[in-house]
Amino acid sequence: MRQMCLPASLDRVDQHKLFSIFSSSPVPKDGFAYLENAPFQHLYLIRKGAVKTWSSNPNGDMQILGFHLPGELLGLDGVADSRHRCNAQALVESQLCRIPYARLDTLASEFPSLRMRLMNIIGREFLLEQEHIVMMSARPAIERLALFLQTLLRRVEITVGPQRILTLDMARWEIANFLAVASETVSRLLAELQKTKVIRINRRDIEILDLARLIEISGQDVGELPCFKEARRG
Amino acid sequence: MRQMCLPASLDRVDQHKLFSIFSSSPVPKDGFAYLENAPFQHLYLIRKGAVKTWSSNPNGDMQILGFHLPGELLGLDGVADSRHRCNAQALVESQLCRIPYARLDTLASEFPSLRMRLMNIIGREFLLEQEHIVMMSARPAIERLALFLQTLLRRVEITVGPQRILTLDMARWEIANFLAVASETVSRLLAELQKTKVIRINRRDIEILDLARLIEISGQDVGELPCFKEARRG
DNA sequence: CGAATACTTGAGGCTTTTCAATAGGTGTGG
DNA sequence: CCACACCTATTGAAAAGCCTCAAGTATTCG
Repeated sequence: MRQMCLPASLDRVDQHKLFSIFSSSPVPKDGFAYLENAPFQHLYLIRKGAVKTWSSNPNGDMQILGFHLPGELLGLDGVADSRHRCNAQALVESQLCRIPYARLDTLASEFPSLRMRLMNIIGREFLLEQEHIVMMSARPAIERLALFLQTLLRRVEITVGPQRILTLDMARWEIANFLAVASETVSRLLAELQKTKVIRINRRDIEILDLARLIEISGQDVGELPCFKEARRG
Repeated sequence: MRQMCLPASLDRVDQHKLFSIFSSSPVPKDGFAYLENAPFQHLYLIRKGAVKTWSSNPNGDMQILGFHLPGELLGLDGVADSRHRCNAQALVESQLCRIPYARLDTLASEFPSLRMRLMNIIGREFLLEQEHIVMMSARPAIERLALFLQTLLRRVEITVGPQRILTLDMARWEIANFLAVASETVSRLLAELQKTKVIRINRRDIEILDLARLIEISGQDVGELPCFKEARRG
């Protein structure tokens, strides 16, 4: 399984040690993996489902910082000062794998290959943040949306292989918030992409009819980015 | 010195080991610390000056991903797959401290306190990325700009203590690019902030006349964020 | 001192937002 | 299984904010 990228760096016996610190953590739709300001104790590997991370400012408005898919790591926001800086909430019923950070750290000090692997994963999460920034800086909103769809498709493909249909586990307003546009804009632009035969919309299922055109609209092929290539290899 | 936050976690003798792997790296204005796609070998601690990191897409347009100040760490974009994913270019003549990553990793495996400190610093860089996202999501451009000025002020204050005057080492167009607005918009909004007596502009020196109002416009007080509080303590 | 560069300011146009109304889906209880 | 209510998504029209283009001013550097 792809989400086993952490254990993959160890041999059989040592893998056992790693597995022994994991614990399973089922989260219902809209349930929280952790809350803002909660003490940071665990990292979470997503096994199944989808999770959004968000923070809110004093005015109370939410900013969605990321959507997290199976095989991806959750909780790094807590590493800096041992408190979580955002909320992690399940978009759909999800299965997480809870990893006590202190014990992972101990194991990491023991096994250089695990340490290296962990750093790679952290580095990848760092690159995903940068991708989000690049996406938000794409000025015409249609470009942002195209980048969003393309990126999500690539990430799904890492774990389940090539796909024609992309299931959006998040609501329109959540996509809009993530991209910093109005939800009506997302609706309108999705409709436009459908009218121009780039995608076909069926509720939250998006069929990619013309990937080449989607890439063209995006302004770049994110499949070429190392953070996706690397993940496919590793 | 503040930028010594890495050594601070070690005792005298062990600090010596750490210092021995550092090497000084002066970079002239507009010079590069590293280039996109270059092999990742070092992290850089900024001692003096200011550095911007940027990436470009196939269309050739640049996206500035961050401005980096003394005491901050540079180069984490390379951790994921051992290639740098962006360019690091000095805004002014700068002094960097070059740290061979492989050797730092070895030392980190030896000293838990160093490992922990390193992870804290990495976690903080991660939070700074998230701050950038929050900033870009602030919809009225004036809010983005206010957040930008406030954040920069807080970061400068971490190393040199409370300041009334903020020196912008970057050009207007670089601020604009970073915030994903037009450079004319930055000019206009800075002028507006001056007219309303929030700041006073003297070329690239910005005197903060009314911090409370600046925070109000921003919609949040970033000085309250743990990633700044923590840094002040640590 | 002059040329080149960076910044500011103005006017018009276009994208996106906002507000409002409608359509479509989901879920519950009869 | 259907009817009704509620919620989400879509669509339209008007307005606002920001960008583009263009000209003018200031600043830097040789």
